[in-house]
Amino acid sequence: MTIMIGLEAVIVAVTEGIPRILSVRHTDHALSPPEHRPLAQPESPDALPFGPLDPTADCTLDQALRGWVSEQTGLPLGYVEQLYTFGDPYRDPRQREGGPRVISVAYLALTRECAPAREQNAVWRDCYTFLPWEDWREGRPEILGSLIEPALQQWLQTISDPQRQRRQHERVDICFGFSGSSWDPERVLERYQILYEAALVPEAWPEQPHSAPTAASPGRPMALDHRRILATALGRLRGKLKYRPVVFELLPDTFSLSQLQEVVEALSGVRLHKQNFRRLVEKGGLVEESGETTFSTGGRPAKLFHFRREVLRERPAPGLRLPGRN
Amino acid sequence: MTIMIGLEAVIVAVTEGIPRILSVRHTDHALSPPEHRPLAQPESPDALPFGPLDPTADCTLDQALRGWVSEQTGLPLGYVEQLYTFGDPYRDPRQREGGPRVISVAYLALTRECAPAREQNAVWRDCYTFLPWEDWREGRPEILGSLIEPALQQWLQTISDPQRQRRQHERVDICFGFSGSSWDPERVLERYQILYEAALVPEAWPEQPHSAPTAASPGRPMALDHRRILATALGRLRGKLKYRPVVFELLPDTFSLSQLQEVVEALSGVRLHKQNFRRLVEKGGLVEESGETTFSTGGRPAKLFHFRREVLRERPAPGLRLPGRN
DNA sequence: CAGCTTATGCTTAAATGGAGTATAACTGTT
DNA sequence: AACAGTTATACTCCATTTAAGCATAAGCTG
Repeated sequence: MTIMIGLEAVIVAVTEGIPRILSVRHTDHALSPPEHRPLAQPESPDALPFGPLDPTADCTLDQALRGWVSEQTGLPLGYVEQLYTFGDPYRDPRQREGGPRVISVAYLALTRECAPAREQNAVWRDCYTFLPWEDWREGRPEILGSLIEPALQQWLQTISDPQRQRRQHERVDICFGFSGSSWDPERVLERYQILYEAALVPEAWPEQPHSAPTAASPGRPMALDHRRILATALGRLRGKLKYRPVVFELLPDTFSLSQLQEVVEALSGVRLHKQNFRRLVEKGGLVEESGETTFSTGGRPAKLFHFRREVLRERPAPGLRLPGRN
Repeated sequence: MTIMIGLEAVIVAVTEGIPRILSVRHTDHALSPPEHRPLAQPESPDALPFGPLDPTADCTLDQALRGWVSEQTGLPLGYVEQLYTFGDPYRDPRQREGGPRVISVAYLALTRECAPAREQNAVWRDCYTFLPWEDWREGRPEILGSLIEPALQQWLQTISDPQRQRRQHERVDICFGFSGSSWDPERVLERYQILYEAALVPEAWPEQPHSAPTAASPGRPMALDHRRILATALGRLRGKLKYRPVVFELLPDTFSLSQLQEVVEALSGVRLHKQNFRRLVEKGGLVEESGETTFSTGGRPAKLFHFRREVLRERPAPGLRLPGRN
């Protein structure tokens, strides 16, 4: 059996307070074998941009990724980070039919621009379309109480081994913040994994993996295991915010503190105390005033800032130290 | 060109205050092409245990890894985590000669036991044999001042572009804690990467990559890019200590707080304030008394503790919150 | 101008973190 | 048995940080 290496990218940009990822729709259903093509649904599922590794030509994985991304989308990628390598053969139905074994190396990439991608089928989509339970900016997402919690409770009831049931119950509580547990924004992947195991997401249904989101399925599905990759990316990014100045890769060179806060809130999915956020960022030496001000905010004009590179030298882990940890 | 997937494991155990990894020596020089076999040196280099992925039989990457590790070593792996996927074709000299392209998926695995590995060529080795500059438990490692700092200064002088030189100088200072920068135990990989770029490690010398450590080369080299993988593993593990209770995977079920501290110090490479460490661990709810005491410590008998699983539910990031951050 | 919005500065109480002192309980020595 | 040496454990102190809120500044609209 031959092996193929695929490179998949979660390309993130934040505009208008919405964290967006680049999604491609394959109109020819290239990714789905015939029997999996939805009948009643003309649209193919959202998928992450994908490029194969050419083992002869491509020098390093990172270079290969940057290569085809810039070729296909023309986007200027700033920060690029390898996320995870997925090797489960069942992630792609084609492999059951004697196709090559596809190993996917997933990447997280940040970009400032939100320019329309060069490839016609690419669109920017709100992350939280796919993971609506992750957005707590307007309070606890409604879908958690209305759909996810009861469905998971029901799933837990189906576990016969009491020992195992107790364990899983605890795990669900911890990850989703049920029964008094606190919400940890970073556990994105663990939460998706639970929904997958409980078969609450269509990706876990082998028959019709790409049906439209129904009342019984939280969030819009994606092709193959792409929603899992997205969850990995969001979790990683949320964690990284705290100890590396990656937000600035998503902002213009000069920005107001409110803009900065808006982006952080968009990614972390929680609201932050404005005054403390200011103090944190300013006293932490992460930014310095550019001297200009902007009047585009509606109220009092805001000072503009830019990222202070020197902080990298001064502090071992220059990040945003969001509240709520421990 | 065909592709091969290799799985490499950094298997870590801590005994007698020494963080050890499992290393294999290939007596038949299987990993080195003839022209790279050292002439004056009968021993082959240390290498990480390695197993190929069978694309037909192996179901998931994780399972494949656990499979061959337990088969070859009989070690009970506890915590297993995927580290990184390395795809640089130059990492293996054989690839220049038309061999298959090898993509390596590296894993970090923790184990309690330090039993002699089943495979005859496997030995446990002190991590800091390979990365001596990472061990600050007895103060600043001598090798930093005597060898690394001057050699890096010399390397920086060879950079002609002043802009680039300034950047690299800053980077070196930040990573190695020169010029008043603080030492960040987590930047293990970045430090190795600098040594590699500055050609201070034999792995960067294409001619004789496995020569013995000389006065001009800090630390014992490893085969191929294995020292880079080790650096990745150590950095990741040091980071993880802070927000996940992974240390307990390395300890027996019941342990004294001094034992716990010893393991943490061994891995993080720094000494900790004993009383504060106690407070942290106890007040953090990470452990609870088992009721027993041990007399094996020399002085006053120590209470024994065990890991308190409930902490996973109570706190979002139950780790050890080591000092020195920010 | 009033009334709204957003930005920014400042205060306070509680929690945390880093360092030290003191005491307890064992070992082995004289 | 008194002793020093060793390790464990308890408690104190103070500076810093954090979370939360109050207050003021400076634009906009009508």
